[in-house]
Amino acid sequence: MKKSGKKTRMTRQKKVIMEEIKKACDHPDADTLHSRVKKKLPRISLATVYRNLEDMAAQGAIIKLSGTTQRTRYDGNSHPHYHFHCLECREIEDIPVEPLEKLDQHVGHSVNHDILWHRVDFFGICSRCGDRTDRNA
Amino acid sequence: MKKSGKKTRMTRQKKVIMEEIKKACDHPDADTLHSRVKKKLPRISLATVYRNLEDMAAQGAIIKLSGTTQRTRYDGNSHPHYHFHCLECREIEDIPVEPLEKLDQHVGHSVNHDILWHRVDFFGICSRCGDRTDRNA
DNA sequence: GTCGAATTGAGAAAATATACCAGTTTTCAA
DNA sequence: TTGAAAACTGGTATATTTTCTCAATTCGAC
Repeated sequence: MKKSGKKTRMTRQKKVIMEEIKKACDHPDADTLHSRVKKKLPRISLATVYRNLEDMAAQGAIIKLSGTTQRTRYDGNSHPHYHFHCLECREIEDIPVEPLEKLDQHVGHSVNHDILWHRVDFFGICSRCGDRTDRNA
Repeated sequence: MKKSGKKTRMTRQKKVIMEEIKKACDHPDADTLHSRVKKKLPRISLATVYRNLEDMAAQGAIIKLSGTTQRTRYDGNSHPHYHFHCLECREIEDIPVEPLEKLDQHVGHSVNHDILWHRVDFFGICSRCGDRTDRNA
């Protein structure tokens, strides 16, 4: 939140973490990402992954998602978009729907609060899990 | 999720927890609710509060909210509605906006998943915190 | 009232995230 | 380049939140 003029440095760790989260399509949690990053930097610690994800999220470079589990997950795509959460397999998928741009302004006016952004999350059973259940029924 | 024919009982604890969460307007977390319930049942344990909130949420009687903190908060109002989260004071407020009823069906069709519900959350600074910041600026 | 099953209380344990700190790396001015 | 200050890291301890365990209690059908 506070910038405080502190300079930031590009470390090897940060570079790899950024690459991995940006190319990930599955909205991984910190631990999952840690495993992936370790393939390139075997000695990197989980704390470093948490620290850098936190920094990136604060800068708006990535998005923190709170889903159907206790674990925080991260989205390397910082462009506004919505998500679908499968209650069965816990997968999170991007929704190809245009964000409701005007909504913040409209709702902000009606409740008299300064709205900075909004989030829309859909919950249900994805087609893969649905098919699997059908077969077993 | 699974019903399994197990019978449920109405205990004194469950009754008081239901009363408190239903009349709460501030979307309390489990710990806060525990404090309130303890005024009526001083010996009730936090685990019992968690257990019952979890059960109620599974039945759809209340809603679990994941907000701006790590803590899960609960909403006694199970009627579909949206929320505003103040990033400053962490207060959660109901949004008096008609839910987008058709959205689930529309999006579900476009992504080919079975969508059961959706959630919309607005984030920003509430008018109280905004005023306070203005004075200090 | 009696009995079996559901529930509770208390605390241990698990799960997730952050804090701490000594040692390392990055950056930048000289 | 090089040297030094500041930022960052790894490893681990600690904090925080939630779930689990289990003996004891309570509920409710009979």
